[in-house]
Amino acid sequence: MAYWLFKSEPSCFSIDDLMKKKQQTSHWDGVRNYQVRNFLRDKIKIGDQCFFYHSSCNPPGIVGIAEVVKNAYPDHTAWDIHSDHFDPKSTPENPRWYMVDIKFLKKFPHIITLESLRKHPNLKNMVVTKTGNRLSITPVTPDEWKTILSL
DNA sequence: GCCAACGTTGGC
DNA sequence: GCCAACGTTGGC
Repeated sequence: MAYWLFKSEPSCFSIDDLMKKKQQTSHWDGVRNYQVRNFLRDKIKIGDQCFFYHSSCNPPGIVGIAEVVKNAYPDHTAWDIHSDHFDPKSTPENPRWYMVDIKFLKKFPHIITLESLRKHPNLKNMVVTKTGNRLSITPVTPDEWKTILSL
């Protein structure tokens, strides 16, 4: 089992939105970055756990945990001309983008802020704490996972 | 709203 | 295949 961090702007899709979904499960659509697409398609599997991270808000940070409940399948929003994420180069015959389904597991009583992640010596190398990191999904090591749960 | 970082595009 | 221009992300 692997660990991940999933970023979302709460004004767009927050952990509360995930909680309110039917079965507290949602697909994770709209990824249009090849590195993240490869994570989704090749690495992220049923049973993996994910920190749910709120970005572009005040303060940014980790707000809870979700679990992968469905392996990668084509992101159909890419071939929906009305979608914000429409990509004419992706087709049902030859899908370019993928998504997984995640299910809500828990919401933390308090947000674990980006600032507090940066302060912790064990998290110095964590991808999300590095400036300029723009991947919406990043891998989390077991050590980082354990450290963050202890905060 | 600003701007640094960085991915993508396209001309050559 | 290089690289400048451009667009987007995301912290502040």
